[in-house]
Amino acid sequence: MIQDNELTEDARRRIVARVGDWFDEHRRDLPWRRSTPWGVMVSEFMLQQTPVSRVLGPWQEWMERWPAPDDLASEQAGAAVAAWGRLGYPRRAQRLHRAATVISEQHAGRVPGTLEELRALPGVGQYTAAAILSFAFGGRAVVLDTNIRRLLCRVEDGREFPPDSATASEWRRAEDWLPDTDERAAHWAAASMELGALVCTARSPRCEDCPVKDSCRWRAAGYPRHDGPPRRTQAWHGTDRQCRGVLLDLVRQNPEGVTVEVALGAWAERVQAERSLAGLLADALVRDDGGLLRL
DNA sequence: AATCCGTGGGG
DNA sequence: TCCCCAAGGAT
Repeated sequence: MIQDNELTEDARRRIVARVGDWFDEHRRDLPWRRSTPWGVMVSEFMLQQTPVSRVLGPWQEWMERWPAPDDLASEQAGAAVAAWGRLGYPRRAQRLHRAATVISEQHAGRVPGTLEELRALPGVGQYTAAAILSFAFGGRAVVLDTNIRRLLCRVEDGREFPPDSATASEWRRAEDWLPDTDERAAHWAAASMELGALVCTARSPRCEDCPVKDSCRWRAAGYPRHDGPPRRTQAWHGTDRQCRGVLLDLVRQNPEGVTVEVALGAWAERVQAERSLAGLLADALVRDDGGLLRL
């Protein structure tokens, strides 16, 4: 049980302090860290399952075009999906547009600053709500993303990888790591995530550069490889997701509209193409404008 | 709880 | 080449 192997409070405090010092020296100068709550929110949506390097460009464009929630809310959802480009998971653009609409109509155009209000926005889950509260408002919240999960798993549990999805036990444990004050909690959230992203990485971790290598149980145990059940990997080739991606990209690249027949011709398996297009239409990621498909 | 939802780069 | 995985969320 994790509970029996918990680090002492003192040990945790020491590690938190070292990670914080490391962060002060090595933090990346990411643009959304010098931005508004809205800028932070846009970045969090874009960063859901998408690497920082690919988000930088689109984020800049979004912030210039839609510097505040009201600006995005005044557009059609299709404009957001179009501007999403090839970031992937285009429904995130749709949810961000809906969230902007809610903010505009119910929060006077300002990103709300409580966990409950944030969590109620479309596309904002437990992680994103905590991240916005912490990064944008400097609040104290349990921020648990893939980087922090991996870091805590290694340092405290001595294992290479956490479970496929965050467990209640992980959330409880992460709370034990959270410093008491708003300021220190927010600093820890950003610092631990950064360490996970830059040093305690999934593959080829840079353990020699780690500020807490002497306290790491995974290192002490000799870096045992993941032993549990095989980690869940998603199929891709020939899936509906791949097909939807092809169809949506075709529509995205043809603002003048695409006929259904042309769209279906872009995918070899007719039945699958029909099913995928129906899904895109049902999701309102694509609309049928008098026989022409558009965003 | 398990599955679905895009895309591209690094090892 | 192929496989893994990247600041998750919704159903």
